[in-house]
Amino acid sequence: MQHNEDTQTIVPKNNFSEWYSEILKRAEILDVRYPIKGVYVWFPYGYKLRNLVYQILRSLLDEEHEEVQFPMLIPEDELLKEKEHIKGFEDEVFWVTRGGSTELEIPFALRPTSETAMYPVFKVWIRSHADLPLRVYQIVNTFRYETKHTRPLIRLREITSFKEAHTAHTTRADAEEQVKKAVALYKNFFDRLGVPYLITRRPQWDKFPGAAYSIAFDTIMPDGRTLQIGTIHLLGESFARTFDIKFEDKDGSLQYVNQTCYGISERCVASVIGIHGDDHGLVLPPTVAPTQVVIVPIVFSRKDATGDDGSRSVEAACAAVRANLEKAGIRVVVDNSDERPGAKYYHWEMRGVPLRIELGPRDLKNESCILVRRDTSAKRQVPLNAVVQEVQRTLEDIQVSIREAAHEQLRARMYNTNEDAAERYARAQQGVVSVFLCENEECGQKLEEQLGVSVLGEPLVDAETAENETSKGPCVICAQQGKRVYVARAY
RNA sequence: GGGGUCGUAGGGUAGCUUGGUCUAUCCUUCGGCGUUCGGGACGCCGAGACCUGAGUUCAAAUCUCAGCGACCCCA
Repeated sequence: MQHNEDTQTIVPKNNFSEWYSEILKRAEILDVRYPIKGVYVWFPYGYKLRNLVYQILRSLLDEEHEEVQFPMLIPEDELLKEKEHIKGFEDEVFWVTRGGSTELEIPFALRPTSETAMYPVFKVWIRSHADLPLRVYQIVNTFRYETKHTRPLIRLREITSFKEAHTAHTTRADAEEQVKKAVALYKNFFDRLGVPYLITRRPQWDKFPGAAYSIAFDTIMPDGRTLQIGTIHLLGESFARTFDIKFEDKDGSLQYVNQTCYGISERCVASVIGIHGDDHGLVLPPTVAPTQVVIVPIVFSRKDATGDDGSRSVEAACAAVRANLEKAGIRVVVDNSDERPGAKYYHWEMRGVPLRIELGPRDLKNESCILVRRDTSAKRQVPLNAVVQEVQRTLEDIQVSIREAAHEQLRARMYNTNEDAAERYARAQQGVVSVFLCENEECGQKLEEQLGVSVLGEPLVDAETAENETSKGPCVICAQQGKRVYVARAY
């Protein structure tokens, strides 16, 4: 499936918007040619990447959660039960109103998220305190009728890979404890992707509809706009009351459960692509690279005096290296296609393969090969008998160094400026600005309008960003006592 | 929510203003054959397109309307 790749040079990454859509196509992540707005097709390579990313997420969740799958169709009356919740979604719900040519008596919604699909069943599942805590998750597609600009992996009508976890607990304290665990889990997840993040508590006027409060993970894309890549909500008892989810406590009394839910979508794949990529294409962390090592044989058809062209022994050496790497659990391919070596280099660089091995007659004579890093382009000669350990070590190095580079980029886009409004505005176009803001929604909205930004919220104390988080100061709008919040142009 | 631009092979484009000569341009891609191969090879042969529908007209890629889709700007 090479028809998406051509030999033209690509748009540089500082033109991020164009770079992004070009990379999705040329690295064969997503095919945008499906004839419905906002829904896309995963290419095989993109889907492999997606699966590796979600494998990590799954393995983290499986420690304490059980995977389930609920239906995609939600009856209208269930969806409408939670008033606050539906208010947040009503304009974006897709409806199934007919079966064949028959109008349905009760229309079905395509899930925009699954609270209202799951919680009526939670009511049946949960009887006693012994059934708690309940922790389940599913990875499914969800639907939202987006009317604004849709964007592949970022703003979709069909979210294909929504990981949503839902938990129920006996007490609010337990639920809050679960929120903390979820934060730790998400940190772990994004750390493994090398994606840096800011963790904030969303303003009350921007929390998940129906939640007591919402915590969000945002990263900063190369154009300075933030991308929300994970959310965690404390639901408290609101849904439990609506859906009548009760348990019998140890003392025999009936109590409402306390709930949380937290989600991650394929935006996490978008963040990996956007954050690590460069002017040559993708740069994938070894943890999720579908191909971690590509071996490019250098063969000549020129024959030497004995009539041997050397290509046999090169091919044999490549196959041996591949076998050894595979034995060590490394995802490796040998590119035996008819392209010339240079064309192969560009091809695999576009796809973000972390490490390339070049092996030709010259190397064979030295019983060595050349290792080339995707992230730094650094070349190194290594003896063939040390290839496996060198590859393993280098992959680990790459993992660490692209993560560090990404963190540096994020820090460089953080601005702390309570000073003059003009500077604040200028900074808000470049990244995340930290300001004081009171909790009044009007002030928040005024600030958003002035700067053309969204208020992300109050930063959670965290090693990354702990320096100035405790401070309070006068709201930049009304001058009354305010807290530090992050604001930025958001996707 | 409001405004604008646009839709021609798998991708990118020329042609549209002034309808006919379009059997539709060029680059790339794809298939075949040969020569090549340490950073995007070359030759020869071949393949592939006017978004959908309605209308105007003797005649529509070109004009009109609608739908679908893409992009940009403002709120």
